[in-house]
Amino acid sequence: MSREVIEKAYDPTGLERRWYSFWERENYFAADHASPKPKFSIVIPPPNVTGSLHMGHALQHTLHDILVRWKRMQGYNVLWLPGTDHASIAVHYVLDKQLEAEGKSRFDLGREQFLSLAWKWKAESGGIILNQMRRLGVSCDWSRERFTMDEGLSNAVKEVFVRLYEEGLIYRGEYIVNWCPRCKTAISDLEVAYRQVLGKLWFIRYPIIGSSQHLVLATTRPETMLGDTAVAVHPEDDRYRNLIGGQVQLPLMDRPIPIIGDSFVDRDFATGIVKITPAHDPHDYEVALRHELPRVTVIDESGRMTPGAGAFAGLDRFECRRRIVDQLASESLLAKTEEYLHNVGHCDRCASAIEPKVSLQWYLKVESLAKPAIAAVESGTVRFVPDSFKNRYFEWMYNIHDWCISRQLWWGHQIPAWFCDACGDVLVQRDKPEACPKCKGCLREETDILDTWFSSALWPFSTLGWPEETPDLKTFYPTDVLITGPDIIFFWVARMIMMGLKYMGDVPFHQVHINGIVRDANRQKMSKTKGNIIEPLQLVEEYGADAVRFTLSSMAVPGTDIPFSTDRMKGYSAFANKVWNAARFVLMNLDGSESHVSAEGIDELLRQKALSLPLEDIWILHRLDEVARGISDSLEKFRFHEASSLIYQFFWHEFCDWYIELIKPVLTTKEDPAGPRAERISILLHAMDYSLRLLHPFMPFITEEIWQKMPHSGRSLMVQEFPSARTIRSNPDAARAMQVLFDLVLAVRSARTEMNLDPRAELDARLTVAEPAMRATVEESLDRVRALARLRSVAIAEALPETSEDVFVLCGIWTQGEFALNLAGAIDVGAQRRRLEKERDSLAAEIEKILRKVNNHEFRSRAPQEVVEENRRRHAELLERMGRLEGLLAQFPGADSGE
RNA sequence: GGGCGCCUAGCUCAGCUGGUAGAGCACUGCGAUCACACCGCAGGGGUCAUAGGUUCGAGUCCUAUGGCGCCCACCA
Repeated sequence: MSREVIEKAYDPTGLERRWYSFWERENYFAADHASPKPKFSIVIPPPNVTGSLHMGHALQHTLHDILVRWKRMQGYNVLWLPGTDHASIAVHYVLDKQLEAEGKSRFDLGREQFLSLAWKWKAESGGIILNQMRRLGVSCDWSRERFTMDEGLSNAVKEVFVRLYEEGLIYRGEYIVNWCPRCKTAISDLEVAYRQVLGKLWFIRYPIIGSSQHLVLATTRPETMLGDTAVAVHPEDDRYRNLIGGQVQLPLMDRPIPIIGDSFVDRDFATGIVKITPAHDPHDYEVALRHELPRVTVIDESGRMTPGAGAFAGLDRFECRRRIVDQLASESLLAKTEEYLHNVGHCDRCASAIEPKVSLQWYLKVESLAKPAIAAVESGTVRFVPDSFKNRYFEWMYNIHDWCISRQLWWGHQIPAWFCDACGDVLVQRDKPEACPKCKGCLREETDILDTWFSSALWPFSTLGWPEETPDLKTFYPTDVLITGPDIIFFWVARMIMMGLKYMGDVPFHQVHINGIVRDANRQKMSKTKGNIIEPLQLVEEYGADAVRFTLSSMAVPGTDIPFSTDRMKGYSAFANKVWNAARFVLMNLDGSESHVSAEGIDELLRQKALSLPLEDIWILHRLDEVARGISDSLEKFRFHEASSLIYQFFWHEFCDWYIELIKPVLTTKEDPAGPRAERISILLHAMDYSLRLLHPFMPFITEEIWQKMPHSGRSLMVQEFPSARTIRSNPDAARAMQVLFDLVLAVRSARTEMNLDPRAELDARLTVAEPAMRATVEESLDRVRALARLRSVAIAEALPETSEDVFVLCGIWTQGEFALNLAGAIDVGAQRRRLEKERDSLAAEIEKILRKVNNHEFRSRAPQEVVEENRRRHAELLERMGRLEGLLAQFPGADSGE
């Protein structure tokens, strides 16, 4: 059969979807719990069902897929478990917006209707992101896809909740929490984002009862004064200590409140007097507990003033603030106003200002869970990559607070608790109870749901079937590695470690690779408001998934942010084209008689014919071996940028620039199909095959497409073996010899260009080889040198002719000797002299540097022997080179002496 | 206030355990030679933020300073 000639430029359109469905159809993504192979498992950081693929996802999924494809090709039983997170607040936010557009709120619908709307939305839009992931080429096991609100996962959540409650680790209580007045739910400390805001500091006069004096105190939130139940001063503050025990009249409310002493007050801040609003400030809440002060709630769950706010009842909190300031001013109770830069907490999801609020919530006691989780990281059972991220982890874990796990939302896991209003009993159990076991009274079901991160914490084992002891759970837990962003170390990573240790008795993963944040080319965070968002799918459409993947991988230095550059991506899209054209060239020159030879077959060839195989063949096999090892070493350490660079440099600058150039004459010769040509072609095809395997985890689509067009054995590249070290191919001598030849070619090319020779000039070259051992190698390779340096002829001479007596002109030196070209008088003597002098100067500088080292007896006595030897060797080499260079220069009239 | 990280070629960045400063892009010159102009060949460009220190030897380790960034805490 004759090979098809492929398109001149690589076009990923169409072919990516085709290969993706092929892989899926062939079931290559599926893991097998019964496989005898060693397992490698990863659970996906489940994207929100509300999500749409952004650069951060693209990065993470690319890195996952590189690892997963690499391990699969290495013969592991690989599970990459995909799924989505129900993201309760995010879904609420989306649906709230929709309802708002219709002039409604979720409360108009009621819980039941809202939930059916949510499920409907999930069915329609929840899978978008997973399909977007497919476009990137991710090889997840879709048959094991999970959703955090699946029946199985919901059972796991309920089970964990009940067990924790029964153990006394979950409790319910009334505390001050972060309340979002827009989402109308409590949120955890982690969900509060502090932002710097230029606000005001209002200084207000509180009249002292029984005196004509005032106390002046400062506040950023005057509306909360309506709920003040005390003012506080530092007990040792000489200005005010004698007032402690007295009272002030609370302005606007005409209520007397006590003056108390508490050492939390900072005497140096403002006037040193603090108003105490226990119901609306976390610090004041604590103070009130210490001093048994009453709490007066003046702001409700929507952020409006309550009846407790008297005349201000019903106003929005910010409107109330304005009114109060006006009124204070009109009553001469406003002493002054200052601009004040401070941090204000905002809801992570909807950006509303957080309102601290006292309410009844469920909490998880985390201290006993945190201890073993800290130990797991301290002992190295869980390793962070890069290591420095464990500091963040420790910092948070050592100061961990109880976790407020209840939310006043509807979409999520309902807390399995029932209350008896008759006797006040609280039941927490797996199944719904009929009636109160104590008084037979009616039961009221808890309406709160759990924080989304509660179910996420169970993800590594709930997705595998826990609490059932499923084969999947036994086979794939613990997983091998977690790849995620730095922003969810606390939200997710820490909590998974705690829950994994608690319920599986083992960590959920052994390594946590923290990737950077993808920024725009100017290092700015991408955001809708800045309008600098780069859509990964748009890039995929434009440049192909392979180019996008390779770009992300090549920039993924562990722990550092990625300034995504379109220029750079264009470069990698050019790389894809390069790979394509290398294949194109090979295919064009096959006649269809060639067949695939296995790696073992090539090894056998090497064993039998080692001495007669051409140097470049031995060299390319040696390099393939080294590069394969390098890529695996780098991937083992999550050094994706290094692995990418290895395959890129190898393929472009060794395979294409040297190897293909070297075998061009063989390839384009159609003779001798059964002889040495056949052997050489099989080595070429093998090198191509192995290069494609090495590249496949990074660029799965183009490599599959090419591989399928080349002679091959097997159904798909993605299930071929990833190249591993084959010691028989290791041949450092061949590599060194090749390097010497390259150097010669480079020296000749350089001389041609720098002396402004006509590129079409047909030149003959003569050269000397200093090292006798090298002479045979060079001799045998003269044809290669001739072709690569574009010479008409080249020959070795014992000594080069004097410039004056021949048309040959000494042109330069290379590692092994000198060379001359027949320039037939066309030489620019000045130009040649200048370039030789330039080379001499830089050589002299180098010699000088190394000489200082070698002459230093401290260096000789203290540096390791091999370093000293290496420097001596190098010094001798440079001196020899200098000798040759000066010899050349001496023949040029007008050359300076040069020292 | 506490902690972490960064500062290397015009730009964006590599340089892991100290031992001859690298890549991509950009730039300059040459080249339509039959895989690729999304290309080839050759070339220019760096006191590795600054100042000290350790070391035979520092981009790499230590200290300080300056600039930039991130995380945590969140004093009204």
